[in-house]
Amino acid sequence: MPEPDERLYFLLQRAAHQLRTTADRRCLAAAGITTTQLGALLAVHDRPGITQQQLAQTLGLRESAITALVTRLITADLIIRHPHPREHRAVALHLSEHGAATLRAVQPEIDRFNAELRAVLGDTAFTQTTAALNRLTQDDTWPAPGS
Amino acid sequence: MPEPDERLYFLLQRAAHQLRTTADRRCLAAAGITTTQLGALLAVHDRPGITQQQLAQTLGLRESAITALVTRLITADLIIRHPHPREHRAVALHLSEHGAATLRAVQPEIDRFNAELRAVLGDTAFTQTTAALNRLTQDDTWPAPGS
DNA sequence: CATCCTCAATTCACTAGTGAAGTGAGGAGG
DNA sequence: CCTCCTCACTTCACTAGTGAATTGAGGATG
Repeated sequence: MPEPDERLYFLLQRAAHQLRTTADRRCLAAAGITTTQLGALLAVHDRPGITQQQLAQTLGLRESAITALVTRLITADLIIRHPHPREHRAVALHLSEHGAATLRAVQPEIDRFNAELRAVLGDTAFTQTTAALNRLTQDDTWPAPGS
Repeated sequence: MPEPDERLYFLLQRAAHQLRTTADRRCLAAAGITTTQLGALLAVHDRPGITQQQLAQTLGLRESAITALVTRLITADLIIRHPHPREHRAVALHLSEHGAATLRAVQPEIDRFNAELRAVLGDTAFTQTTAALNRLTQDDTWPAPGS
């Protein structure tokens, strides 16, 4: 039996899952959204008029997942679809007023959560860990989901 | 808008998801199992006769997820249920022969994958990252899912 | 102007997870 | 004995994701 400490792959899954459910309960449940939905709202906020394709790229998901996600966000009146001005097949996504308000309400909670993570790890380990995760995420060794 | 590099929480979700799908495709798909199923097989291998409750604890999941997971594993003839010798309501889980064979076939693939992660990060960063993730996972600050 | 081709988006069947409510056989107390 | 409580396990409605096949309006090509 390999030392649990050595299996970064499993460790990563565990940690991500645990932190996600914790944040969902502690920071997001009150606003009625989830981690994934927050990610989408942030992406749309940063890039108003983004298409579903670009959103899939940004979040690292497949387009079929985006279709379902966007449907839920529209049902909850968090975002709005407009016809895309230049690309006939695409749609342009924008935050609704309710979506923008939700984002404002939730952002400090998430910032606090991240600060808590930093406090637990200490500044040095926090920085090293984010650097390592960025390395893993950006490395081309792992063909992106959309390949 | 915070630097992407700073948001460990989102980074962790991204990295975990990306690595999971990559490993599922590259190491596990051939054997017809998934990361979650591999985790369960490893847990049952390490602790034959484990109950669903203990498995939920080990994997950091809720029992309802275990019920569905175990059902799939039994359907695929990877594990077997026996009545628990001492606890009347519980069931005891064991690997089937096919499950044990699958585990043997897949283990080197996963070990190679982990070694690849280590190579990308370098030994030092790898060790620091596993340590950090262990800290996050074990810290009581985040009430476990089952609380 | 009729036919292809492109490509964002959608649909379908599946695995994976939560949270909350329900089930039911065994043991504890009167 | 009979009633209650305990507690593994199950069920239900939901969000979240894959991978593969399909849709369908516009542009290119003849």
